[in-house]
Amino acid sequence: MSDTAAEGPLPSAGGHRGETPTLKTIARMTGLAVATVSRALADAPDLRADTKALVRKVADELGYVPNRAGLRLRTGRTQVIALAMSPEHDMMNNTARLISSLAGTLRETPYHLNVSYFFPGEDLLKPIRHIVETGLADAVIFNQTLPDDPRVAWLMERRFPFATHGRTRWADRHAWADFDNLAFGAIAVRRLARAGRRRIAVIAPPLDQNYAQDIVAGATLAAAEAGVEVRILPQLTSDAASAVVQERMAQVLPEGVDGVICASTNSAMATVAALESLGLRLGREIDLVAKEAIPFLSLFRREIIAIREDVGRAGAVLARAAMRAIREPGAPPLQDLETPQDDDQ
Amino acid sequence: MSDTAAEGPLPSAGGHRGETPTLKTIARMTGLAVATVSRALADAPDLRADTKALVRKVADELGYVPNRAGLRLRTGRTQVIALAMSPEHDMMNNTARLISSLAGTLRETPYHLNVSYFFPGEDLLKPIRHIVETGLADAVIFNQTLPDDPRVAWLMERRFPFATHGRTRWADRHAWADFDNLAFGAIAVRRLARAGRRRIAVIAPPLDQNYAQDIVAGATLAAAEAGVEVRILPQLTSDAASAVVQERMAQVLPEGVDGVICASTNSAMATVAALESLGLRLGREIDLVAKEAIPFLSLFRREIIAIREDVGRAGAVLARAAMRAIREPGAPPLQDLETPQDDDQ
DNA sequence: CTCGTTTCCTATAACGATTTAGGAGTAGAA
DNA sequence: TTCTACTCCTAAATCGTTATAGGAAACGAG
Repeated sequence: MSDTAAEGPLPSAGGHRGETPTLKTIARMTGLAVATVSRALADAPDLRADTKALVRKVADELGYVPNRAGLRLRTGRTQVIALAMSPEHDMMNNTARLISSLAGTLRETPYHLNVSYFFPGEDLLKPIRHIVETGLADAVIFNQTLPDDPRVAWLMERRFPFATHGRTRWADRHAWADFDNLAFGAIAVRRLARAGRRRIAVIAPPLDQNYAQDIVAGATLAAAEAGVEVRILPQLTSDAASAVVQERMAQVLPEGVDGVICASTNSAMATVAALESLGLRLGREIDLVAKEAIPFLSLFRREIIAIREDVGRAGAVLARAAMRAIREPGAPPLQDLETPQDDDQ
Repeated sequence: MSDTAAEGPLPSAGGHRGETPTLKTIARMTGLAVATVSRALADAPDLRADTKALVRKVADELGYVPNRAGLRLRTGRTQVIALAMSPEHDMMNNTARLISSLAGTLRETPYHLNVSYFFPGEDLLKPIRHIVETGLADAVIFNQTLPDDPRVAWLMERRFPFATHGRTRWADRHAWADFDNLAFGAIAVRRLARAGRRRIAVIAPPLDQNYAQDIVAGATLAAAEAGVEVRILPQLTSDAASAVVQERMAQVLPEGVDGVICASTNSAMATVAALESLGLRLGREIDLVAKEAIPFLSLFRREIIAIREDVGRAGAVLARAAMRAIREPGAPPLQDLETPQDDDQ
């Protein structure tokens, strides 16, 4: 009775006035049964309109919010969307942007955002399987898709709602948001060609990644058209230390490389460091095109040709795509391709 | 019966073999009552040791994991730790690092990480209050503390578990992880003084932030000792556009400023851009000390004097601090101060 | 043999929600 | 009047868990 206790169910405690309202509270206040209240809020067709109106009014006044545990226990729906990210690659800003726009989009919905990470070297499927099998979320979002992504295959087979940041070879059949890396690769090459560069090196992310393949494909195509040469330098680890980049660049420079394409702020910075310590000047002996999520690189070297990727847009799309996959499993999946503009000026 | 249905409770469905095991499953298999199984797993003192061993064995074999909804409904514990972040300031890398180390630390525990954001201009208390009042989490973690932080006061009064990234004036009474910005300010000034700089400008974050005040205090103290001068340039918005910084710098340079201190990668980059467009060279006419979470700045301008802050460490501490606040409300709060080293070489 | 004690387990009731089956009224038809 | 049909609501069961109160069996003491 005093303030010692605190055993048993804590959350609503019920009894004292002013506690968190539940269906039971509304039932008491309206004189209806709990079941009726529940059905009224669900807008059941066999209730009188004025009954439903009354219930809704009281619910609003009390600020009733359905208890998540009760709902989840009964229906199996968690109202959670899980984000399973890799901490690798471009920790810089993409990650934070993506998370914040996901959270921002979900904020006026009943969904919560749960963040977990899968770690390098670990089975890609493991965290996803865990989420699905223990019913931890209603949908999953993940990034760093592979062309033949096992997660996508597994989730499609099970018809579990999901959305990916990046496409796969089943892109027509699932929800995704992606940046048009093919276009990026092509634009990058064309910009360099227009600047008079003829031998272009692409510092590519690991080539098993879908987007890396797109960049390479786009660059290769455009190079053929523009009549310039392209060399692919796959980036073995994702942490592109500048020493590694420097070594690679030292190898290819004697071959006459005069343009470089980078896929991220990170690798662009490492590359600039490498180039400068090899005595090259941007805009003079060599040019650099890079993709970045935050207008950053041009702050540093205004000579860098930067192409923007709006990760915030991807986050907003992914959040809506996940909700749609949950609520309308049959509907065509939401998809969004962000295409960069070749707005040379 | 066929695959049409899917009404009613989804998660365990129970019936077909191989479904998610619950206490009931274990009870059936051992011939014990559900309550006994529950108590056995909780290691109740009035059960025979071999009974408990049996239950645990069967539970392990089945891979039993307590159902979160059931647990939450009954006990009120959510097994969720909520992170309420500001998307402002140093979106760069701090945020992503913090989230990933929180998630990484929580990963082998029963706790899940829920991410929500509070937005600029919004009442700081609002999201926190929402989390607490609707029982969305067992603990809250947030950043960007103010010296007199209303969230901290509110949570302490209610004895709700929390941990902060950054201290407050009640720092001795709650859990926190922080970087020693006082030491950073002092070290920064000493490094500049040792380099022969006499008039130092501090590009400070908004001065209502606790850490901004610490940096200023540390710089001021050390300046007095070293016999150099310090000027504070408070950064009005957090997005320190380089144009703004440039304007400020243009004002103070004629006064003989020859050293600059920046609190983040962001502002350091803006500052460098500003300085260079004003015709100054780092390491020549002027020196710059900056704090950063990722070894980044020295990649770009090796002349920048960079001091590292390990946000990953803060994340790990905050996760453990939150769990401790939940599990041992009486125990002294976990606190961690990361002190930068003045390792000039 | 009977009565307390101790040991070890179980039945029941909740937590808050939804779903199913059914029940009390009222109205209309024969 | 009596039966049927419809409208609108409710009782009960259930999801998985834990706390409380109590009960069966075994044992020792008188």
